[in-house]
Amino acid sequence: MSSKKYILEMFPYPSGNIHMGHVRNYVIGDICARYHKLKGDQVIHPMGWDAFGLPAENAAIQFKTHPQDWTLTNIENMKSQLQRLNLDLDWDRELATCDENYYRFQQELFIDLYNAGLAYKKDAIVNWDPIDQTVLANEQVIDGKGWRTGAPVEKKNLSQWFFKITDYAEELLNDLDKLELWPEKVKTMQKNWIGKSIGAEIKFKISGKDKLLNIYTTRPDTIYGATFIAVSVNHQIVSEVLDKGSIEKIRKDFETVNEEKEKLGVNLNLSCKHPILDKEIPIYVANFVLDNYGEGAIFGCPAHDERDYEFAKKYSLPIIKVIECKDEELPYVGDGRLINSPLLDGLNKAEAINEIIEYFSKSGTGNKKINYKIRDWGISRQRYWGCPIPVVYYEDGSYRVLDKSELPVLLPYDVSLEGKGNALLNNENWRKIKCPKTNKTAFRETDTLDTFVDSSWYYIRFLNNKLDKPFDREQVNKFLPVDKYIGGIEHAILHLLYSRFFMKALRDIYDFSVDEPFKQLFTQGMITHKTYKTSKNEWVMPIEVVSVDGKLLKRKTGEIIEEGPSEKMSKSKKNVVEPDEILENYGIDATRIFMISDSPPDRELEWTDEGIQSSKNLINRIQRYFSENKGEVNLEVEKQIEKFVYNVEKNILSFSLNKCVADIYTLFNYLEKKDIYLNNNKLSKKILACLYPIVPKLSLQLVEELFNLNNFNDWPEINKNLLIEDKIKLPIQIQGKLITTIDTEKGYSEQEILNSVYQLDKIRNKMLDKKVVKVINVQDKIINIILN
RNA sequence: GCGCCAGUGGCGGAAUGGUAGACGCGCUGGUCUUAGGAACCAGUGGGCAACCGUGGGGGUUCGAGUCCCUCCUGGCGCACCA
Repeated sequence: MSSKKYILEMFPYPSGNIHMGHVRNYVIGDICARYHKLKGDQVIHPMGWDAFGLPAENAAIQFKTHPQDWTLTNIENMKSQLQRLNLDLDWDRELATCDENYYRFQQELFIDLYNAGLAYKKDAIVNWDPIDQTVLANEQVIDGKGWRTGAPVEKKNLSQWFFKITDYAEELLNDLDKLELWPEKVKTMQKNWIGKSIGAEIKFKISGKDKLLNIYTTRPDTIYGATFIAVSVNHQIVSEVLDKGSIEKIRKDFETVNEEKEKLGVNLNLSCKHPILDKEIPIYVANFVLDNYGEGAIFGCPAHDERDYEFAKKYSLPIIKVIECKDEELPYVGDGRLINSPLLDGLNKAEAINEIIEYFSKSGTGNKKINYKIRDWGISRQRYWGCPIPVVYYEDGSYRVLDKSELPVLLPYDVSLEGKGNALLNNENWRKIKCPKTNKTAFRETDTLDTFVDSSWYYIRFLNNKLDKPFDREQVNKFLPVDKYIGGIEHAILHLLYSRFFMKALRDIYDFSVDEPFKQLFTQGMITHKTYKTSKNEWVMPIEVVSVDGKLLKRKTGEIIEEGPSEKMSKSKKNVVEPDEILENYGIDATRIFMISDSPPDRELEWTDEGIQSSKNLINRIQRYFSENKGEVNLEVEKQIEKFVYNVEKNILSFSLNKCVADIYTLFNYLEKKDIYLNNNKLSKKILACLYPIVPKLSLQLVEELFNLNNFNDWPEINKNLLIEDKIKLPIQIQGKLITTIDTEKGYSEQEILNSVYQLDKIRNKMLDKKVVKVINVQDKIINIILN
């Protein structure tokens, strides 16, 4: 049955050269695509370029060129490298995100999102990467450092554009369950990132003021144990009580805590009324309260929260037990029976939570609340080489999002990248315009879009890259989702979450029937290689290392080389091999074989000289095999070949490509052992068709030589009857331990087998003076004899 | 700290609860030769053996690498998320 199959590998950033990681990624996808084509499926298998981004700007400054020139040259070069890999790609679908023909439609999408209320601008404290000189989204900050530069991010207050991904938090979370063909790991990561929690919002009345302070908690059951309130330094109440100078000082103090997680707080000399009890509890500013989660304020229950406990100890605040536990167990955070809580005494945690939320709702002091960790996606980037945001600003500070008729807003080519800051900001010619609508002087938005916006919808544009609108609804409904999406796991949250959001947002705007962009996600492992160093701690490329009398030496200088552990191939450690050189030396088919042979595709693959060489040997061996013609085909041979077809197919479909290589070895081992050399037999055509997705060049060459064909048309149809194995080796166990095996046929009679088994010496020796208690016969599988 | 995943020969790795180690690399011995980045043949978990073997210890089962509990080790992710 033929169907559409959209097979996609994550498109590359055009850095200049492909690396082995790309090769592995694209070979995996190529094998799938070729297989599905043979199956008669309508295969979509495009390739393009994630072409906007900072490296182009950095390179432009370094090499005195222009980001566009640099990028286009790189694309040209990388494209020719990819073409040398002979991948079966739809090059007519090619696109580059820096192409006006791509990003102009992205500007349309921005306008659509804006009109749908999903894009907005606000002042926000944002992550500033001091090296890249731009803002980063929350997802792009890892351990407090920029995801690309590794520089500690700074906090800045800037007016920024955001996409309202939080509107879709619930759906993004729930739909993870529908993604059966995604790795659990990625789904867990996204789930954690979205960070849903169910709790309560409680309103505390501030004493002496006609004001309420809202807090968020997942433990409203511990309300009777509340002995203080803590707010983040950015909380509004702080600015009402303290002057700017004091706040700055607190901020500084918080930033310079001695050890991580050390608790620090300042009493605001302000108190709240406990919502149930007739008592006052103090309000603190505390360093451990996050300002961008919940309400930026919490109530502290030291007896049942580790952080509150630490804080209370430090500042001598009362600790009131409200859940039954021993004193030495404090802080006790587990479940238990409520005590010291008149309304809740005797209940367990879940019961108490329900009860108290109901009470708060009735008294108007609080309510149930669902909270998410995920924040809206900050998309403004203070960089030149990106998609311009279609917005203009007027001198009075107001702004207007452009109409689609005013698009495209083209990036100016003529810019100076030498100065600090955004080149667009410095380009007055481009920036300053007369607004065609109002005739007023206006200034273009000089921030550009996060490049993750570019990659959030490229898989849709691939469906028709020439269309005079972003995409065609019918085509989207017909060809999406992507059936198999293959790429690195480093995008587990960033790109994959953004794309899911985009798909859903666009679905709602354009009435698509597609909820998720990628039906199956396959994350391939990285390629590693041993590392080499001189005694001066300089990294050395593998190709420069020679082995002489068991010692490793640097080829040119003769220096002694020390071999280090295998690590991810990286330029900085120089443990890389160049695809061009490998292709030159071993050819594309051997390279493909090696990319899939030594470990499962989702695990890391260690590059070894032996590995690539034995892959080459296999290619030679196959070629040699088909140059002979002898031996007689019988039913058993046919069965072996049928099994081969079946296994290869199964293993391609499950991405167990390493097992496909094992299948190939198994088949040729068998045929050569039996001295059966098929040449232009119809069975050999069958074998070649199965080899084609894996080693297309050799297969095509052979099918041409042997059959005078220039193509493969079909995947062999499997004859199920030939898969049935009637001769079997039946294992015989005593007490569950293997004693021997018996050659027999499927459907044997248990009694007959047992009669002959009991005659065997091995069995008889075990059965001396013992009785057979029971015989377990799993028909055609195993016989287990139980003795007393 | 929390969560997830994984521990199988010298190495990479196979095994719907049913013969552990398929297949490959490496290694050992041999063959051939216009001496090769070959090719071919035989062998290769441990132990002389009975037997023992899938990180350790328990358990379920006729039967456990596989399922359950527990501990150890490694990797990844999250990390003051109230």
